[in-house]
Amino acid sequence: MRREVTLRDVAELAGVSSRTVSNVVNGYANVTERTRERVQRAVDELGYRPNVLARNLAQGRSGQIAVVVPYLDTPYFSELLQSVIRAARARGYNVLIDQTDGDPEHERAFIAHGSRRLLFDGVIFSPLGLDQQALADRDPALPLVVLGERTSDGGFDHVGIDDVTASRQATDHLLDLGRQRIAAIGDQPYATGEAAQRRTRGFRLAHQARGLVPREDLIISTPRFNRPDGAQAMAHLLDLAEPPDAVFCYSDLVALGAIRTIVSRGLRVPEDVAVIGYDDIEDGAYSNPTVTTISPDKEMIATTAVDRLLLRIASDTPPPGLEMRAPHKLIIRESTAGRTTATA
Amino acid sequence: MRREVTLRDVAELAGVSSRTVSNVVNGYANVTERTRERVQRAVDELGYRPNVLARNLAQGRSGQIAVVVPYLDTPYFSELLQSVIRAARARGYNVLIDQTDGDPEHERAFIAHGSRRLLFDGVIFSPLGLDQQALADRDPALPLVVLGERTSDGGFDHVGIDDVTASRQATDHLLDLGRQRIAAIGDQPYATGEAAQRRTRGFRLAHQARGLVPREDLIISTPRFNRPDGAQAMAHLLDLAEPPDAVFCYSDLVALGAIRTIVSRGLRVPEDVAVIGYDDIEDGAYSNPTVTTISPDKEMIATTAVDRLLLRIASDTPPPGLEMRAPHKLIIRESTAGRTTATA
DNA sequence: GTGAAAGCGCTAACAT
DNA sequence: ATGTTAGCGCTTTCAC
Repeated sequence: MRREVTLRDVAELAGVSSRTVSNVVNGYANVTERTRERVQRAVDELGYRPNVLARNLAQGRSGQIAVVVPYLDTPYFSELLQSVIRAARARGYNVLIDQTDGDPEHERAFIAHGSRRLLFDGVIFSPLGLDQQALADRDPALPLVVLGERTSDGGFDHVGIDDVTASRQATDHLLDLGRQRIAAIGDQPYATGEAAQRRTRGFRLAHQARGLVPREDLIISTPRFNRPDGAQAMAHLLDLAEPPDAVFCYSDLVALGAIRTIVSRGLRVPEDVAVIGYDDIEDGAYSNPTVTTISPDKEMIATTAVDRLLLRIASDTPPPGLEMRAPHKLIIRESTAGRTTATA
Repeated sequence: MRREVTLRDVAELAGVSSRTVSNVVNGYANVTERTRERVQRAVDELGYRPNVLARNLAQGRSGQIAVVVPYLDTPYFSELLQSVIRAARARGYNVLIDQTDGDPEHERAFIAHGSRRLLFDGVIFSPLGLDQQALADRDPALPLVVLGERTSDGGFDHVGIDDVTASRQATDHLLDLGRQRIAAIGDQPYATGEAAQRRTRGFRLAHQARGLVPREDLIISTPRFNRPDGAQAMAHLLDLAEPPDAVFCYSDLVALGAIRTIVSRGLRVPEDVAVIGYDDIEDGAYSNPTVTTISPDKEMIATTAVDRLLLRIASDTPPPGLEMRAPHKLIIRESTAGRTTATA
């Protein structure tokens, strides 16, 4: 690679010190209009580009934040990522994206202080489940914002929607339709399944508020929240002696998988089984039938997370960990309301 | 942030020079087992972590490659990205992901030599369409591998599948089913739509080989390859006096949008209209109906692209630009074959 | 407002 | 096999 034009080259040509060039390049105040112009001309003439690597080293920061998600090809995450990238870029930060494949070991490595530590100034972390070991091992100096999962650890921030309330609303919607046997797909009754458990809690609360008790055999757990899981769980439910007439799925993918199974058995959605999802991914707006869902405000989640992380990065004394709630809403579509009019 | 442990600290504690520590840390040869051990102990004791930023500067490389895609939330790209990340990581590289939002200006900025240039050692670039201006402005010193689009410029490599043949196979499949009026959705009859045009060419070739001529009013162009585009184009087709009985869609998303429109009009897939897509995204395997599609070998595309890029990065004299073809296959599902048996 | 010079922490050419 | 040392290109404290 040919030698790059350096700050010093520019300084020499402009007849000033490198300090002054640095000032001009970074838009600092104390420069006369005349020198600024002279320097600028030299910059243009030489085609000077600041060396980010050198700047990073000198400043001890990288200008990058990492966003860690379990799976990149899960629509919810890729849609969220889009918003995060936009927000970060608008604030002058690059985004380094990584997926953990849901591997707890990998998740741990990311927030522990490893060799890659200096590649990013902070991390927005969307864990599959919050592994306590990972939290214990984490580098306390690493600015961190966690998405989705909640926690009591005060060392970082958390951004998410109110899962319990949202799940309760979803269940209420099914109950309002007069459904009698409502199933839930996606529970995760183990340590790292906190988010799932909050949804189950909302599911139960909705029943209790009406003096009902959900049938335990209708609450199905799944390892992940994807289509195959949904398809399989639904198959199991339909094989029951008294199959459900409605299903609350903990993600839209699960809902799509479930719908697939229902339809392939020759049953109809929502006539035979009403289905509601969670996440509001684009797929659900174009599927047959379209999927009723809980829609978290992803844009808000993203900007909140980025802003909070940058604040944390900028602070000398780390601010206390904060719980932040983004809004959500219920979007009613065909999988519960049925087909309405023919659309264009 | 507290002061980091440096190489020199380790050297001091171990009673050796920093050079030796560097050798140990990087696993170089010339170190006695005894010194290696002593150094290692010092490293462990101090909890030393090499500073990536400093290493990058000293080596003049970043250990990162950038992958640039138009849209992150398009399943085809996010599925492809997964494979790229895996491949790059296995070879010791980080992946910096960026999306251009399909903005040609943005695409240009990425391969032109900008200030971010040194953040990555090379770029895997998946343009929406290959803008000639962007190519002209590109930094000739930047190792570059382009996905999807083809080109005559010899300065970089290209990896993709044989679009013409694949499209011809897709069309053949519809013709084999005895369909008479086959439409195509996704043509892009302008400079940056080369990939789309290759598909149209395959579409025409399949007809010609049987002495047929496709109806021109059944070839619909769309600005993008997403669901809304597919839905809208299909609506237009169904409004024709003689609507098609089969559609070749240039992406699975387009196919899903088209199917959505067909079904919402009360028509059946594939009985009234058979639909075939392109890309083999997961959605298409779980939709109702499931979508017949052209499946490019994404894993192969990803590893080929990464390997080739790393080779290019490592070379002093850049190798000549290469055209590389990844395999593809036709996957037949319900949208053309109809529903078979009830699935679990 | 501008200059001189000391790092940032590492790598690698050169010397021993 | 190991030590010495000069960069990598920038930022920034300290003088003037």
